[in-house]
Amino acid sequence: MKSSLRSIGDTAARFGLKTNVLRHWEDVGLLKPERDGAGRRRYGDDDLVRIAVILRSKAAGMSLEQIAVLLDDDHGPQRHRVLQEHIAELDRRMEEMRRSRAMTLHAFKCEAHDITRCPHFRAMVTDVLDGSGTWRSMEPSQALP
Amino acid sequence: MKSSLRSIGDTAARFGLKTNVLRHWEDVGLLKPERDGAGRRRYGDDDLVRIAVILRSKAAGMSLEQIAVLLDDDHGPQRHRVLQEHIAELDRRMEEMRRSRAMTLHAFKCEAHDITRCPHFRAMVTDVLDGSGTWRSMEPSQALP
DNA sequence: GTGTGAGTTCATGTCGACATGAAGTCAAGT
DNA sequence: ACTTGACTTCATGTCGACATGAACTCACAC
Repeated sequence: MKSSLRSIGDTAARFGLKTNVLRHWEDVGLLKPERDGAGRRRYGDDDLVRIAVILRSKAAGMSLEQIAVLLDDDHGPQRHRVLQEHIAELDRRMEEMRRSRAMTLHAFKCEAHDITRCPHFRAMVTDVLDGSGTWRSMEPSQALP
Repeated sequence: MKSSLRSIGDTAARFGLKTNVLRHWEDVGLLKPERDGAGRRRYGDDDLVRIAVILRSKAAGMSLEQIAVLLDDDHGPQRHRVLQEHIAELDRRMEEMRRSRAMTLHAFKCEAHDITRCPHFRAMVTDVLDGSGTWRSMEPSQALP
């Protein structure tokens, strides 16, 4: 098993990232690449896998902190609970996205002057409106880099 | 159709939000509630619908800027394209989440010492690793408030 | 042996989405 | 009249996830 080691530049380029991103992820504890004699980072195969996991998880909207839990090799009892909670959150998010998609699709096809006045459209958000309690769904934000 | 007007406090409470959030959304152009004689914000039914849309869209991981496009009542020709692009992005995201869920589920059940060394797990991210080009999928971030 | 280019650390800036606080206005209750 | 509480604007702080820049080291081509 040849665990060929790559430089930070090569590794970053491979994923279309900038080198400072990899350093940042290391700062927050997501990566721990080896170092050569001169103190330079050398990325092995498992580092590549970890980077792939980070990218995939980020694409799913997870924070670096959450991803850290996923990558943490601590198999304590609370880890199971955290991962379970994690999957549940992904499911909640996907459900929200399905609803959001339906909403957007209608806004796309509807010819009403102001969408917010279309009865079909209003019907799609009534649960948010009338669920007289508090609308809870903590979520991320931010845009395209 | 009685368009009962509510105060910012009532409106915020109804959605479990703080008042400054509604003011912020107004600052960035997502809301335009009426004002009473004394300059206080009065939220009507369409404002409530808009808030519901914002919450639902945020839960789907969209930025306020993106949501602004959705709520914009300009029916110009480019709007159609923007909405279409939007739906496509939601689909991409959902696909990523599906993969991410599968990944997490395996991490949940796998007993390997270090997950990144499990062959099944590695197989799940090979497309990210070997898709020799650049891994593109600009996405959001951030955590629970 | 001297650039050149990639690497290093450390400090500070940016951006989105609010949070927090100061200072003042306003209507309603006692 | 006076306090109380919800409202107003405007300024500044926070947090996550980087971006940017300064000052330096290192291996290698020429």
